[in-house]
Amino acid sequence: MPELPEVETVRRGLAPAMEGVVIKAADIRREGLRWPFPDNMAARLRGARGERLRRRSKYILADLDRGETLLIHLGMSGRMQVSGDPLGQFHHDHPAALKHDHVVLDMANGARITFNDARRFGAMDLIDTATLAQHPLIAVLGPEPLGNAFDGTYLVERFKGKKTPVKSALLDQGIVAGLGNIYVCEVLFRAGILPKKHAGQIAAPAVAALVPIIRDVLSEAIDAGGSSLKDYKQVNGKLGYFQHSFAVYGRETCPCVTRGCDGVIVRINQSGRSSFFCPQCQR
DNA sequence: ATGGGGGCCTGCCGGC
DNA sequence: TGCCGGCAGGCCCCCA
Repeated sequence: MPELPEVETVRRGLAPAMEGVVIKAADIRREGLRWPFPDNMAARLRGARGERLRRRSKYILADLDRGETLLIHLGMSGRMQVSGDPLGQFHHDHPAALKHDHVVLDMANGARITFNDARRFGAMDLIDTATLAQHPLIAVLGPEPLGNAFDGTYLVERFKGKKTPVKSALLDQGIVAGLGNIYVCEVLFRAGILPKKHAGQIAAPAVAALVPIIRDVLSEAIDAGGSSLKDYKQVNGKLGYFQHSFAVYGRETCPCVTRGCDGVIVRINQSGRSSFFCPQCQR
């Protein structure tokens, strides 16, 4: 579910509740999610102060002052909510606990941070901050799509000779980190490339042209607070609204938005995921 | 080697 | 109204 723009929106919303704030109490309500939680997670969080809140790909990384980093992944249905009164000036009841509230952090500034995840594909872990880059989950990641290391030369090199469909190549977190099903569909529409086209068959200039398109789509989605379909909300409960800007995702049978195009959006299945595209605009 | 499919979970929606 | 199949934004693992 949450792709880079959603995770970045959550990170931004979470920052005021965590950065420079001590975790007063951690309530861990189950053994784990996708993987078991680390040993003594509640005790290792209690009393720690949040420092910088970072994002790498779809991971939120909360550096703590004890040399550990809290890693958070939202999986498909994970949601972070911030409630309570961060200034501590008023009495402010927290909303009732919901089904699937798995981890609750009570912060010294009165904020309560709740991790809710119906499908439990999400994850939380505590990792040594100094060796974070070598952690197996992080070490395999390709460059950040909004960072300087991601450029046309790099992508052309990575696509060279690849027989895999461009859809799968862009979903490969080792090539570029943070894209998911929605944004790959939108990117390929803007690029005019069919999702089934082999990555290595695309001419170099067209591959290089994917870079600014990827940046634009992700930046626009971040500006819109992400895309809300079912589960995803911002930490304040508000919906993102980039879903109103989708050209193809979820728009099967709808007319193509391109001026003068009489195409209709179709859906196909590619290795278990839906791909949406306009057969007229995308070649 | 890589790509495709299954599995992990729960919830929701549409069709019968 | 109720049950059942299909589908969902991610990612790991196994098999060909």
